[in-house]
Amino acid sequence: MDGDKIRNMEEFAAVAGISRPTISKYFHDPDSVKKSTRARIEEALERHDYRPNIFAMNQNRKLTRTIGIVVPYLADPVFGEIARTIEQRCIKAGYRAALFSSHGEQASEIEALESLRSLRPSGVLLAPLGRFSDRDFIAEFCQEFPTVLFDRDIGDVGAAFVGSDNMSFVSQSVEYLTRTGDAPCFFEMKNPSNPNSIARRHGYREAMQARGLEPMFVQVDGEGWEFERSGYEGGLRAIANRELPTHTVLCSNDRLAIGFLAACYESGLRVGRGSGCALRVAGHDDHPHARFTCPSLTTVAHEYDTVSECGVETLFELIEQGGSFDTRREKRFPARLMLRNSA
Amino acid sequence: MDGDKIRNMEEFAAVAGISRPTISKYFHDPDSVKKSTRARIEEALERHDYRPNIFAMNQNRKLTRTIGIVVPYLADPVFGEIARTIEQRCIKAGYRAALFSSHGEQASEIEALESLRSLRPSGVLLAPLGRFSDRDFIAEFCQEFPTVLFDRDIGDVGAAFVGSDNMSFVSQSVEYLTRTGDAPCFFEMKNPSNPNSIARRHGYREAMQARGLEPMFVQVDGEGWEFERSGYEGGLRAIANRELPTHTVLCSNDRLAIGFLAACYESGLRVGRGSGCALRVAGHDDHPHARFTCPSLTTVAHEYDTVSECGVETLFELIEQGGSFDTRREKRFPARLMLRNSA
DNA sequence: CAGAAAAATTATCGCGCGTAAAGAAAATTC
DNA sequence: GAATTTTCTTTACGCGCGATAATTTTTCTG
Repeated sequence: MDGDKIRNMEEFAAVAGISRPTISKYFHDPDSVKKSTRARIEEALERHDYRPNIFAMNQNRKLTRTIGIVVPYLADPVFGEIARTIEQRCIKAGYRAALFSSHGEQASEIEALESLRSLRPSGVLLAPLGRFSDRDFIAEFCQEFPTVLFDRDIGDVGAAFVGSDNMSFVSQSVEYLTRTGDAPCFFEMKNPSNPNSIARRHGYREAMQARGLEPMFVQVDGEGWEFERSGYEGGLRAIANRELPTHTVLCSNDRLAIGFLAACYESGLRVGRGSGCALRVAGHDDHPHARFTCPSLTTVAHEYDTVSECGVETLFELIEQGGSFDTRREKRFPARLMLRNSA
Repeated sequence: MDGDKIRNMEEFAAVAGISRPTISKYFHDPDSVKKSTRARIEEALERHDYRPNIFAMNQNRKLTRTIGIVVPYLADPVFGEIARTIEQRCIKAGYRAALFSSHGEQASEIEALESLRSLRPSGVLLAPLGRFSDRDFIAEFCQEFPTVLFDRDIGDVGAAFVGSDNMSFVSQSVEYLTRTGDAPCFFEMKNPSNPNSIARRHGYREAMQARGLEPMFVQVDGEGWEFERSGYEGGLRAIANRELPTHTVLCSNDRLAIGFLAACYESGLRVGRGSGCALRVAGHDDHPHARFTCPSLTTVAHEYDTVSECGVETLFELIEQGGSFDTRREKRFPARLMLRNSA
């Protein structure tokens, strides 16, 4: 804790009485220097608390041991949570993480990848925007750095994809709902930008048809990422205009469902599977708030932990393999029905 | 879009037929070179799409034009939203943003600031953890870089603080609730780590005493950042044990309130200000979900936009002033009551 | 204690870029 | 057209560190 600040490794080497390359080796791997020198370095470290400049380090390093994480919208708590768990897994594995959000915009997604390029990351975990992604740009990026896509697939880009099996998602919820009552209609945005939404729409259609049932869609307006608002306003309208074809509503995702539940509450519709209930509502994703809605939301859970763990591990394997797999790996995890009180 | 990749500025200068220092000047400010050379550079840019390495640029630059943003917990949608707006304001002002989350842990907060140090940011907007922050470390950091604290103040650290006036927050909600019905009890965590929570506790006590009323506290267990869970479980228990001293509950923040509302719903307590209602519930913060709870949550709104705008502008002013103000600036914005249906 | 092995040192280059100074070329002025 | 100003090029160095090779020093082995 000396007053005189150490400006760089050279100065620190001087006060430690050890040559700079040895200091460099120490920070690369403390065990690579002799025990006595390590002690001397660590003693000096306590007196002067110096830390090497991470970006200067990475500039000329073979392996930066930095993992880039890009999510489409960080203000969405689902992605906030995913990013957090991934980041911690990386740190636990001895990597550092650099987090970027695409803010739902193509330009930001490109900007994030350009920034990452400057970091020369050892690997990248990318949840692309989807329909709004610049597919060619991303493909080129994936050529340059070991990249694993997750959450949303944009088809044949990157060395691997890890996510949820939307078919499994929807078939589980449709199976449960049809088994225990009315067949569900599907409540969704008219023009989703998200590949998962589209996959779920297909999944719903197929699951219904497989049971000899006619698919029913309730499509609401709304742009961008204000899903709750879309669900709420679209829900109010659908209820007022009696546009709901059944008493069971399956929402494309939980954020829509949260808005829809608010619309039901406000419209005086009691939601649940009890006898006094007018409507059953279910969602997909197991949003962090899903257990705190009124009533708590029956939904289908991502295996967050599993997906993020598999994503990280796939990436590490990819890095070890030198950046490419023989064939693109695709792993989709089945979902788990979370039975709560709304359906 | 030539096949041969440009690896650095030197190579790009070669293919553009212009010297590297001039290219460097161009990227620093396109208007600083003659129109004809700018045209030549931009033409080459289209053929080869090159972008300078941002971290190498910053390494030896006087002004990096990078703003560091550190929030205590990014998976919290409130901070996600704040971070997003701040980031966009920085970009609009011609700065780039580097975002970090402290994940609710001191070690991560320090790690974030260390990473920022390597970036040599032009300025930093820091929302500290609060009680868990390493105050000395942060103070030292603030000496080194122009730093504006926001959201939470940790007393006399940094050149400025911008946030909400917790007194105004609580006095508004207490005023409204006492005027329109029962005096509220205060629902909060037993050991909040957050300075705002502590300030609100004091604010509540004073607001009640100013009206000649006895403050009433309902304190629930719970650690970390799972506020909804704490509110839910604590709420269930308080309701079951009839520990609520009044029919009006003022929650320290909206996330607690969201959990508490779920507990009310599950306990069969109707919340709202109508005649058939057993309980009134209000919160603080105007969480993004507050308008979609059942019933919609009466709360007190941050002026998100105002706070983030003021924070960013204060920081820019600080940067222009050379990194320090004569006296520490403190700006606390009053809050706005958001009247909804829960109280 | 000598000899071999291990570790640290010196020296020098590289990463991708910023920056400053001096001179050459081009554009502007009168 | 010459004199001036602006702009560009050249050259050289710096940022903070990684990496390598050639030496020197230290440590280990017997």
